[in-house]
Formats: sequence, C-alpha cells, structure tokens
Amino acid sequence: MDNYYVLVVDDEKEIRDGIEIYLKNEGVTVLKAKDGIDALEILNEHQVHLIILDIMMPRLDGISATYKIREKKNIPIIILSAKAEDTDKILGLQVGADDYITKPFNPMELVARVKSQLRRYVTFGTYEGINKVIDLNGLTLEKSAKEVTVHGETVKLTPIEYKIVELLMTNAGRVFSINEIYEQVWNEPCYNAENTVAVHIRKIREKIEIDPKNPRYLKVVWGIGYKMEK
Amino acid sequence: MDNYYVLVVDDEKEIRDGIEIYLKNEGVTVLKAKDGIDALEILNEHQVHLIILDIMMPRLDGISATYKIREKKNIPIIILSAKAEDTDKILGLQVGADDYITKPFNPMELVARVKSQLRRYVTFGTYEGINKVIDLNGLTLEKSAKEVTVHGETVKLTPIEYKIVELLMTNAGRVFSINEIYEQVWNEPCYNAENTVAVHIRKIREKIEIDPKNPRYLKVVWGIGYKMEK
DNA sequence: CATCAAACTTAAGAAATTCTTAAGAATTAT
DNA sequence: ATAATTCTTAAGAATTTCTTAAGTTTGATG
Repeated sequence: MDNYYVLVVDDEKEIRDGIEIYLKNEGVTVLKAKDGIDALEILNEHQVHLIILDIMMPRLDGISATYKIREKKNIPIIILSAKAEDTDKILGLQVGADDYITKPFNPMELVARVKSQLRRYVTFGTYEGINKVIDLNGLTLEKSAKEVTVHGETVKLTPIEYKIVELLMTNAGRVFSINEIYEQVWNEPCYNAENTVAVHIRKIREKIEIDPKNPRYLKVVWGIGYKMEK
Repeated sequence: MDNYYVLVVDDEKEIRDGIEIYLKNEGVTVLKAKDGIDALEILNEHQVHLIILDIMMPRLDGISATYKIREKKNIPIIILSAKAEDTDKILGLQVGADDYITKPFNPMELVARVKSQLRRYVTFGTYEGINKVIDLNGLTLEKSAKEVTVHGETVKLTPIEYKIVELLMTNAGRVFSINEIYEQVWNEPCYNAENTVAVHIRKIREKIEIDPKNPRYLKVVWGIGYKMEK
C-alpha cells in the first residue's frame, strides 16, 4: 500500500491521529483535515487516492463535502459516522460515498475497507491523478511508470532518487528542508542523515541537470533546503 | 440501473425473493442461486455484474465461493452474513469481497450499497471489458483467446505466466512491485514469495524475449518492480 | 574587505540490497 | 505413470545506498 495517499477528515484530533497510526502501518501516507473546508483545500494541493470523511463536522459537514468532492474528484470516499441510522447510511451512499462505517468502529475493519477500495479502484491507473504527467520546463514525471525525462530523454533514477524527485516535483516551488525530505522519503525521523540527502541531491543533479554546478531545476535555498523550480 | 444483472446467492428462499423484489424495483435483473456450487454454474452461463453472497450456505460457503469467483471473474461481491463479528468482516474483505453487510439488514441499505458498487464498477470499467487485442511493438495479447504472440508467433504460456503477462500488458508502462504482481495474480497477500515471482518473470522472458538478458518488453525498474514497455 | 563558521558540494569505496539464474523438489494435471 | 507446472533454495552478479572526508561557496562580522 505504499505510494497511496489517504485524506482523513474528522474534527476530533484523537480520531484523526488514531486512524493515521493504523494506516501508516500499512504503508499508506496520511493527510489530515479537521473539516470539509480544509479537506477541499488539501484536495486542491495534494494528490489523494481515497478520503475518509466524518459526517458531523463544523463548517462543512460530511454529506455536503461529499457532494463538493464528487464535483471535482472521482476518488473513493468512505464515510465515518456516529449515526447508526439506516437512513443516514443510505443517504451517504446515494450522495456518492463508496462505503459507510459507523462509530465506534474496529480500526482493523476500517483498514480492511480502505484496502478493499484501493485494491479495486486505484490499482489500475485508469483514473485521474495516478497517470498524471507533471511537466516543469522540459522535466517530466510520470508516476505510474515511475519515469522521469529531461527534454524527452528518459533519466534512469534509483528508487530513492525517484522518490525525492517525485516529492519535489509534485510540490514544485515549495522548499523542503533536508529533514523534511528525509522524513518524507525514508518515512522515519531524520537523525544525522543530512549528508545522505545531500549526496542523493548530487546524484540527481548529475542525471537531470545539463550543468550540475548551475542547476536549472533542482535549486538550493540557502540555509533552508531544496526545491524544484516551477 | 437497467441492464444490470445481479446474482443473489442465499440458501433461504425468503431472503432471495425479498432481495429480488427490492432490486427489481430499481430496474436490476436478478438471478438467484441457493448455494456456491449453483452460483458458479450460473456465472459460467450468464453475464453477471455483481454478486450478493451469503456466508453460511451448504455445500460451498461464501468465503470459499468468493475465492473461486475471484479466480474467474473480477466483478463486485457483497457478502451477506448473520455474523456481526469484526474478524469475519475483515476476513471477508481480505478474501476479495468489496462490501460486507450483516443480517438483519435494511433492504434499502443493501440497495444503496449495490448501487454504489455498480456505479463504481461502470465508471472505472474494471469489469471484463470488450475483448480488445493489445499490441505493444509486436507483442500482442488477445484476452478472449488467452493468447500471446511475438511477431505473429504464438507463445505458449502457462496459466500463471499468462496472468502476469495480462496484468502487465493491460497496464503497459505502469510499474508493478513484486508484491502487487503477487497479490493481483495469486489473489492473496504476498508473504515471502518475492522470488517466486522473479522465477516466473525469468520464464516469461525466456519465451517472449529474443534476448532474455536484454529484455525489450518486460523490463525491470530497479528497486521497484517490473513493467511492460509501452 | 579579510576572516570565519556554517552550509553546501563532491568523490570514492565499503556495505547492503535487489535481481538473475539454475537446478531440483513438490505439486498438479493428463 | 508421465508430463507439465509451480515453488523453493541458493549462489553469484549487478545495483543501490550509505559513510567518510575533503573541498567549495555563502553570509555574517569586525
């Protein structure tokens, strides 16, 4: 379940964090939002493969959020709710949710349902997001093929190199500190591994830059970190 | 919901007939079977878009039936059960079911879940689609005949080899990790079977590649997995 | 503007991981 | 019983990753 991004939307922090722990354990990357408005913002900025959505939330409730999400994205939505009423379930599913779980729930069941949805609808790259190609001034990234090209030429990247490039390219323009990069790519806290990242940056530049000493794409922001030029 | 065929499998006649009434009301055509063995027969003879499957049945129970169905068809399966135990739900979903409803259930909820699954099933086109021939630079795959050719020459593949090739060819360009391949082809979680896949890859290359050491079609992506060249 | 410290770059080789391949055992089909 | 298929094991090859250490650039300071 690596490479999958799940957005958890719930106004209770404990619920968000609890779900995060279980999903991370499966290798899923978890994004979190505290209400529908925040969720929509995150959807605009990040690639997300599945949403877990609480019904009872301030500002924008789950059902209304489902409507709005469906207008833009066709990704699986699992509704989470304290209401065990059948009518609510039916309404949720009719509105466009793909599954409905009532609180209190067994976290393992939630995980099983998330995996079931991802397995069926996301494994095959026929939908938005998965097959999207990012193009930044001749540097392109094709996620499904895990392929990067510079002016049409395929660049052969190692897995770590690829992950770094994918991180920077999907968030082009944003600066990532070495620590952030390490945590995102290795999925563990960074402890004295600053130079490890630096070495990989070097290798990447060697491969994607015409003149690695004057990088055009992968730029340093002194004292802060690295970013990919938009 | 017209033009859809749903197979209802339950040993109790009242349940079968009850579900039928509600589904017919939505325009769905309902087929019925009283146990897993009958269900498999019907699947061979009729086109079916979704299955509702009771767990407790004589002869062939629901979980085992799910296995057998998955071997042949990739259509949505909704498991129906008197067991409300979480572990059963999780098992059912892991085995390849797409949803799990416990008895007693609200018929309207069942209908809502059926519609939700069918809606997805159609938008994503995961169902056994039209039997198109895929041609990738001289390597062709004809699903209906389960036949693979290289420059016109038929290649004799074993069932597992064929499944791997079909997976990779229908998603040409996309990289599959060894785990993904295992899960898709064997329909079960991959546990220490990495090299099993590797060996099959070797055998396939032997058959489809002119020079297996420098594969033209079935390429490795180091540290990530394998893919079929577009 | 000279100097220093911190931040970044670069190179090279050791260690770890991943892939390939072959051969034979176990299983399944004919 | 025979053949075909699938799985396991294991050793070697190829590739990637990490560490170390030395060099270079940048920004701050007096």
